[in-house]
Amino acid sequence: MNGALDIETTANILKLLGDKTRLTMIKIMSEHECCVCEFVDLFEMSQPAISQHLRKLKDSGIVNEARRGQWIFYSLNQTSSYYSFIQTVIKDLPSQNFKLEELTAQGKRICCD
Amino acid sequence: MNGALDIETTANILKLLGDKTRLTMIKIMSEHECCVCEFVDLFEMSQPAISQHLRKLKDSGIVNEARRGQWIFYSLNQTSSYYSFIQTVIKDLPSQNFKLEELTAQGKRICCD
DNA sequence: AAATTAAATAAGTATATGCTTATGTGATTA
DNA sequence: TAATCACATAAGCATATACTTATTTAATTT
Repeated sequence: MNGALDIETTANILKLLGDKTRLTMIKIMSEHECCVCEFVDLFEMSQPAISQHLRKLKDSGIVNEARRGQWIFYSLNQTSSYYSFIQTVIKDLPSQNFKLEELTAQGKRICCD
Repeated sequence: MNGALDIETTANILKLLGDKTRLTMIKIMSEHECCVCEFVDLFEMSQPAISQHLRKLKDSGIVNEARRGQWIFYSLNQTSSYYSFIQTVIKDLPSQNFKLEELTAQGKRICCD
């Protein structure tokens, strides 16, 4: 699944990645799945703003959503035809694990165990 | 010079690449330098529109300009700290050499020899 | 069943973006 | 030195983008 993407498709993906909030979300999701309220806590931004970013990513097929209980978890869609390209783009970005660790420290991490 | 870029810087670069015209220009420049009037012939777009795209790329340091005679040639700036990242992003894009070959066939290619 | 929590959607708004046309600037040629 | 060619810049405009607040939907808890 390493088929080269055409220029227009690639430009559209890059436009989606070319936003600080979405790019950070994608890096986070490449490390852990995450639910909406966690993103709301991580970014100083309203819940609808977060939802709208996630919707763009979902509409493009970049991310998956999965409801678990009252939460909806988002994760990178590893079966997307863009997945390997996205991995290439984000692989050297600084890990965002520290953000989730901060959430855990504040007792704001959501777990469905 | 393979230093990882931070998220904000990367998002800004990706935003620049996330436009079909600029992404195509960058792929072309990764293969050949090119002057403004060639881009104008290649894209069905006004000369100021082309100039404005090139200015954004130049302001970010992604491309170099070099005047030769009455023409100004643009090329990928290989000394930019973003160069290797950009190469990574564009390396699998389809070659745009055919576009310059079409220009050559039409006698519209600029050469300073 | 009512209240609560999580998330999506709708509608409005300010700013950013990408183009256009008109004009200015610098090098070349007649 | 006047005209021309290549390109940049300025100004204006339509659309896109990223947010906001208000409301709706869906699941959970009491």
